[in-house]
Amino acid sequence: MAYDFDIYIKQHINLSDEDVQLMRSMSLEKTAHRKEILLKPGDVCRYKMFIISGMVRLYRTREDGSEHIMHFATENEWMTEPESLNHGTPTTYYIEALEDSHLLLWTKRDFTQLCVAIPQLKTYSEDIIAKNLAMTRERVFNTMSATAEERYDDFIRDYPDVFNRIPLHMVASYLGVSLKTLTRVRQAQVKR
Amino acid sequence: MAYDFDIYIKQHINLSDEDVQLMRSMSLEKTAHRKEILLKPGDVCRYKMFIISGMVRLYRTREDGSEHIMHFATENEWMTEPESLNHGTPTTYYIEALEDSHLLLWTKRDFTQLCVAIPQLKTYSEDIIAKNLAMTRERVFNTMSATAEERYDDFIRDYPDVFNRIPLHMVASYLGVSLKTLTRVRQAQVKR
DNA sequence: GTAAAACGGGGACAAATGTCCTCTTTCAGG
DNA sequence: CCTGAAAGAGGACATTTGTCCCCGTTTTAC
Repeated sequence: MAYDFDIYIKQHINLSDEDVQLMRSMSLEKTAHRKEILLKPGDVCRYKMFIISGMVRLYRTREDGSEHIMHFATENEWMTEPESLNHGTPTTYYIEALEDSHLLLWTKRDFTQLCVAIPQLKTYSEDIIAKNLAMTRERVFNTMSATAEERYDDFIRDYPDVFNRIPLHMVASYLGVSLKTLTRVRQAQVKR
Repeated sequence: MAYDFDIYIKQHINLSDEDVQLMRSMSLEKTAHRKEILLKPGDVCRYKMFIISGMVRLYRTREDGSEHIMHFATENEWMTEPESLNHGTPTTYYIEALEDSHLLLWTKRDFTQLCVAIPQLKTYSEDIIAKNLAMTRERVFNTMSATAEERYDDFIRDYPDVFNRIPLHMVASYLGVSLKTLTRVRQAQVKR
């Protein structure tokens, strides 16, 4: 139910019932089925997305068809492709629903308007970007300096819920290793 | 000379002379010598920094002492550690001057004040963060999916000036490969 | 000006990882 | 409920990359 959004948003930024109603009134409600592509290369990303239920992933492919996952988002998390959304330029990313999902969408224009009406929302959304940057820097550091096994353990520690809901080949794709390497890491751990 | 800042900032956000004077009046001017450490793990990052001349790098180390470079900044670029600056928490990064450098510094408080007085500055600084996020995501993708040679070529193409001012072992450290691997890549290219 | 450190190429070898393949098992969708 | 696709383990082998050396040159700092 979309009520979950009301509860979530009130907990995270102190909003009046009227503010929540305002946000809801400008949102688009959407359901996406498992494997539905919500954004693909060449598209312009039009929405900021809040996940009420389900799960989506952000990924890119190389010319050889290999997929590389940048981000997962589950219940009560946000997803967008800011580069394309902000500048109105074609994206290079895919966004795909990994489960049947229930979403709320806002266009850039509506969200900007909301930020004017609700200053806390502006602060909150800036915070999300800054956190994303810190996370992504952390990930660069890990990818460069940690072994496949360390990164695998970190992933399970940091995203246990995601881990339990996705196939292993997507874990591999997120970690930046082949499925083979992941299998080997897991096998080595079983033997201990 | 610090005049460079005036020219730069006027070109990038349309400021009146008074606004520039206001920014300058709240800045701290600092010179740093080559190899000077401006921030180290455990410190709280107090400043946003503009590089008038010289060059700085942002990097982290692992327990084994290995260095991993996250970012370089040269003339007319900004540097800070936003995670620590924003939350007042101890950083895990180093910032080091790679050349004798001439810097302008603003505390978080002063910069926030300036953003209130100069709204364009706020927009500009948000833009810088968003660009940083896009860049860092790009880098995750490259680190995961491109070969050492591709990343090396990309680095030279994207940062030719930086490339010409740093030793090769720092290029390796930025690319996330050993100096040996970099040497091999370069050797292979000579032979073609 | 000089001693020490930094730089960076190269050999030998080991470890990590990828590719290609096969073979079960599980699961999704009509 | 049935069927084809997806998932994932594992073997064989090649490739990439790292580590540990050594060594000659260049640069830095006093």
